[in-house]
Amino acid sequence: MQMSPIMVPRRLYQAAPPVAPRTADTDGVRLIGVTLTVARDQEVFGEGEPADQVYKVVRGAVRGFRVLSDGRRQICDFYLPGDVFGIEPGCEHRASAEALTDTVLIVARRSSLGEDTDPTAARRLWGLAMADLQRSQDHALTLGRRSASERVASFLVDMANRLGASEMLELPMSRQDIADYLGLTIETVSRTLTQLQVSGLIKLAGCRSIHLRKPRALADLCA
Amino acid sequence: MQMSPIMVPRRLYQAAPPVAPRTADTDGVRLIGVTLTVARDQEVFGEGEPADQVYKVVRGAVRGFRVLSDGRRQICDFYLPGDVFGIEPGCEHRASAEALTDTVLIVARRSSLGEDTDPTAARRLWGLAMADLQRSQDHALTLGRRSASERVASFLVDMANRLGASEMLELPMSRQDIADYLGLTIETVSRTLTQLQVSGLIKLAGCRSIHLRKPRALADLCA
DNA sequence: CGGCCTATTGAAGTGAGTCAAGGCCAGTGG
DNA sequence: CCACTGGCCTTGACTCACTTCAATAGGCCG
Repeated sequence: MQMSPIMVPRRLYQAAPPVAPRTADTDGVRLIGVTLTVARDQEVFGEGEPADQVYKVVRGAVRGFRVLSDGRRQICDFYLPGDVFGIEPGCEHRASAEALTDTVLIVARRSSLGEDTDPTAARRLWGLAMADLQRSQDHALTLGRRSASERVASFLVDMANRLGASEMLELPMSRQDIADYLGLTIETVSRTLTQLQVSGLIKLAGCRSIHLRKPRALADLCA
Repeated sequence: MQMSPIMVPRRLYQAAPPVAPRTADTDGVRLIGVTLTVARDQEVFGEGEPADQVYKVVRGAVRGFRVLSDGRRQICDFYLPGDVFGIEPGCEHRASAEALTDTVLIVARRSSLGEDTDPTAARRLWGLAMADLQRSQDHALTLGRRSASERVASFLVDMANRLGASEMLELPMSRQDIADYLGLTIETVSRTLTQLQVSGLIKLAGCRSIHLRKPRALADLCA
């Protein structure tokens, strides 16, 4: 069982300059709020904290994760530009969130979404939540039943889709993050990537940028 | 990689006697609909079918699952008496559902829930969906980062809680179902259970009924 | 009693983990 | 300008938890 040496950076936000409220409307859910800049590896919110705000990624990326008492970490999802996160069933967060890189977010009060008054807003929120559920169940399928190479392949395909990258993939996360997302160790992720490179499916160009040379074959590998 | 020899029973519902609509209101969400009896291992709905109905378990239990192209199966969740399932993001099911044992369900049209008109109903539905998301993320943590014995222990603890059983646990599912839920093989589940019995944490009394002798120690084992 | 299905147990194999060494930057400071 | 440092990442050798394959044992129902 792998023990990812997790880093739990203490709450130490980059001073958020009090900018004029801006809106983001990239893909359906409009958030009116304040811009927040979060430095790499800084916490956005922690498990157990009150969940009265929602966030939308403008630039950068965020990991949402849970940890076991002994430090093993499972990343539940990555949030990429356009994604909304931080909505919880109860009044407190049941997962933590940290910036993968220097990240710009829009923050709004949960109550400002108007989910109770505006049926359109409610519907959009509903769509978001159900999409998350879908993703989480896909993730469970991967974690429960796929081999290491299938996991890595499907991760690459998924990321390419979500980042809108057709061939050249710029990953915002480290090998450790990928490992903790896929339920593997960092060594296995690394080995699998070089294997994929050897078999000609991808080309590693610097450890965070990957060229998908045979996206079709890669997709087939996902089973 | 394990190849669970999945059985995909063909749609062959037990004739659903056209009974008078009844209501179920065990835990918040009221469903007004028709009773449906589904025999053991029969399909309730399949992946790709239109998702215009929702279901509530009255008696028995249901497995919700997805399968990979080569037959590997991952059970996403078990639905126990009182649970509502079948609500999907889009208009078609992205998972399949089958009865674990002879099961009685209440079926209602999705549209009859009044989620668009009744804010209270909408809120209850919301709560349901978010609870599912929560469970799914817990599940991902288990599948990604826990060892076999931790998985089995947490499964037992979870089942005991959900079934309202304090000590004597009557499982509605087979070893194969447990294995496909926990991302293990049937043999590993079996071995782990006997191991737990040897260490005095549980007592197996017939393969579907388990006596939790040290629930506290069992919970500690979950990490 | 006998057949069938599911669960258990054993022995052997393997995919991924662990441990450890080395490589590759990027940033720093002499 | 380049050695020095620290953080990832990669690679290799070895180990082990879980799987695989195979045989046996229980239960349930005719």
